Amino acid sequence: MAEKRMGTESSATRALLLDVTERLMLKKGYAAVSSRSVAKEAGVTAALVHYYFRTLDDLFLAAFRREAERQLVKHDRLLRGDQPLRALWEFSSNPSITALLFEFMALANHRKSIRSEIAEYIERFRRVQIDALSPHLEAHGLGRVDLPPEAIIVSLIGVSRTLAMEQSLGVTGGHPETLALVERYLTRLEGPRPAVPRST
Amino acid sequence: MAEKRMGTESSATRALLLDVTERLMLKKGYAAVSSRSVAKEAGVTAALVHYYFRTLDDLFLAAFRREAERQLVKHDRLLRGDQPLRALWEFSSNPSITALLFEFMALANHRKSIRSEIAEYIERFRRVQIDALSPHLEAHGLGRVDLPPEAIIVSLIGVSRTLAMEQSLGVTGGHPETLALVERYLTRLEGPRPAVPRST
DNA sequence: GTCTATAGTTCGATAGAC
DNA sequence: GTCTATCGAACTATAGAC
Repeated sequence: MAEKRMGTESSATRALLLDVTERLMLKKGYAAVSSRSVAKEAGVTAALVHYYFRTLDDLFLAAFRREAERQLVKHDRLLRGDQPLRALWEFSSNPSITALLFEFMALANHRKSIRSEIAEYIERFRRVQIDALSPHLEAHGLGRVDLPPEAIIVSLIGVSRTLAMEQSLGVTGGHPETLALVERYLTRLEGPRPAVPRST
Repeated sequence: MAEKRMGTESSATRALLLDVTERLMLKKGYAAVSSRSVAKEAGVTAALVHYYFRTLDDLFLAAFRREAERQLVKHDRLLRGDQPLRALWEFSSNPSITALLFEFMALANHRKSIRSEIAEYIERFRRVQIDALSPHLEAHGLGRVDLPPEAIIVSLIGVSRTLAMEQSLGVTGGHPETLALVERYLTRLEGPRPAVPRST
C-alpha cells in the first residue's frame, strides 16, 4: 500500500499548528485539542491538520518534543551560570511551563506512546541536572553520603512544581513559609538573589 | 418552569455510578468519562446517569466530594497516631490516590466550578495537617522560626506526590537517594518505621 | 499546500413511555 | 427508577479536487 502524503518538518504552517496546540492545551486543557479546534484557531481546515500529523497522538508528540528540546537548551544554559541551584529552582517554578508539563503528564498517563516519550525526557533532564550540580554541591560540602545531590535536586523540583500547581489552583496555605525556607537555603548555598534577575 | 426530576443521594445506583466514574478516571483519564461510558460500565443507560447528575460537571463534583470526605476521615485518623509525619508521608505517597487527585487537578485547571471545590479541600487538608503537626514538631525543637511546620509539611507532600507521579510514568532517576533521605529524616524525628506497617 | 465533501463515531442532554 | 428514542452537535480520519 502506498504512503500517505505528509507535510515536511520545515513548514511554517506546521510550526503554527504546534503553536496553536500548545496555546490550546494551556488555555483549555489537552481534552480541548482536536483537529477541528486547532484548525479553526490556526485559520485552516481540519484536513490540513491531518496532512501534517496523521493522528492526534502524532500532533501531541510533536508539540511535546519541540517544547522539550527548547527547554533543554534553556535548561543547559541556566545550569552553567554561577547560581545553578537557584536557576533550577526558578526554572521549575515557571507557572506556564509547569502547567504545560502537567497537561502532557495527564495526557501521558493514559497514552502509551506519549508516556514513554515523556519519561525519557524527564530522565534526560534529570541526568543533566545531576551532572551539572554534583560538582557544584560537593564544593559546598553537600555531596556527603547523607545528602546526595540527587536527593537535593528531586526535592527542590518536587517542591517547586507543587507550589506552582497549587498556586494556579488558588491554593496558598503554607506557601509563604515554604518559599522563605527555600530562599534561605538557596542564599546559604549560593548567596542572595541577584538584584537583576537572570533573563529568560 | 418546573424542576427536573432527580435521583436521591442515598440511592445505591447513584453510588455505583460514582464508583464507576472513579474507576474510569483512574484507568482511562477524565477525558474518557462520558454519560455513555459510565452507563455502559455500570450496566445502565446514559439517560439514567443524567437522572442522577444533571451535567457531567455535577458527576465529577460528586465523585470528588465523596472521595475527598473519605480521605479526610482517614487522614484525621492517621495524623492522630504516634508517627504523624511518617503517616503523612505514606498517605501522600499512595499512588492511586495521587493519580486520582492528579486527574481531578487536571480537570480543575479548566473548569471553574471544580477548581474552587478542589482548592477548598486542599486548603482544608493543609489546615488539619498544620494543626496536628505543629505541636508534634515543636516538641522536637523543629518549630523554630527558620523551619516552620508549614514548610516541612508542604515540602514533604511536594516530594511524595512528585515521586508518586514520576513513578507511575516509569521515571526513577534520583528516586532511591531521595527516598533514603526522607527515610533518614523521618527516623531521626519519629524513630524507625514500625515492623508492621499501619493499616489502611 | 490547501481545500471540499463525506463516512462513520461518539457525545450531552432531554422528552416521555413504562 | 429505569428505559427507548431522539435532536443537534462535535469528533477522527480519509479521498480526491484544485
